[in-house]
Amino acid sequence: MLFHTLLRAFGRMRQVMDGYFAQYGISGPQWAVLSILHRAEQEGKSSLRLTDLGQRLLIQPPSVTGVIDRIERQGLVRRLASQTDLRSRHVSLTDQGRQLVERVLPGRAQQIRSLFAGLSEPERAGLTSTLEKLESQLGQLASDAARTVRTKGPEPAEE
Amino acid sequence: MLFHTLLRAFGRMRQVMDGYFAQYGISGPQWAVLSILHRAEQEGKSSLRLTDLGQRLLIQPPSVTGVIDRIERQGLVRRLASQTDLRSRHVSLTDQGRQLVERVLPGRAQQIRSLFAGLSEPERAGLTSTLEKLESQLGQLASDAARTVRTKGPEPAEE
DNA sequence: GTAATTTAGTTAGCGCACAAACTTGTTAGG
DNA sequence: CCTAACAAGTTTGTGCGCTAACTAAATTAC
Repeated sequence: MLFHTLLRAFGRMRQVMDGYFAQYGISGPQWAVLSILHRAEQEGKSSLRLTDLGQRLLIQPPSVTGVIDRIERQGLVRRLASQTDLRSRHVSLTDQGRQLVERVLPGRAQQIRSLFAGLSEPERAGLTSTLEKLESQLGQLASDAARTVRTKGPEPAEE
Repeated sequence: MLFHTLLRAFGRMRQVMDGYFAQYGISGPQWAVLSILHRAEQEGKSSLRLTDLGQRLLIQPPSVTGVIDRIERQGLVRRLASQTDLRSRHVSLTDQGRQLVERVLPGRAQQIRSLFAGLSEPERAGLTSTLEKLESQLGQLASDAARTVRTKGPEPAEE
């Protein structure tokens, strides 16, 4: 049962990673935001719009609002007004947030390595390439499914 | 980025499958309960305890309570008292629930096939075996992590 | 230049996961 | 026995995802 196996493996991985982030008082989704802001900083952008953040996280606007609310309350992040667009708000790391990211990062890499420690190098490579292929095809399928909420037996992916 | 790729692929899959179940007015987790009860029936058990259900679903007791509450309200499932243990409650499919399962099942198989339609047979086989290996190792790692909420650089999985 | 549309973000309300604390019933130990 | 420990479920409160509906600002259309 491929689908079921993937479901279980994924659940386990999240469990392990969430446990790691919890040591620093943050959740997985909160980490995702912090790390994206950190990477943006290194690319020269000191802040991002909420919308851009949502696109990178693959989540909808209301979910972004919620996550940002919580890490802002913790003082890890700050909302700033945009000069050019009064609707828009930018988010940037506070000093405290930046320091947290830098404390979390090295151990996180370790943790991810340990997740896949049981696999050989060729296995890891095969998994990566297969998953990438899978994901690109699921992209269309997902957007199809979002619209088609009636048909019973669709046969979209042919190749 | 293996971890990230897996995360994205999984998110897409859930999106597609949830869309399918939504056509029948139920969610993914609700389907999981119904299908487990259906399989149990075919193995001769007309009902399961909430605890057993939780173990098969890999979710905690309060989550089971919630999902059952909602599908019981929809009339798909029924809570029954146990003869042998007054604390325990059993859950079984109603006629309506059983009929729903039988309507959903065939299309679901189709849907799962279409998820993986972009992969060749050897790719599917490789993915399955790698994921199974991965999952078995993550089992211990997850239970370790649940206890170890202090150490920074664990090196558990060696082989 | 005003009206209609689109875009950015939030609010409201729901589903589903969790941990912690609780109730009630069962089992073990003295 | 009767108390202590354990087990089955539920309640409470939180996080995070969603859709639908909203406010306010920007853009486009006319």
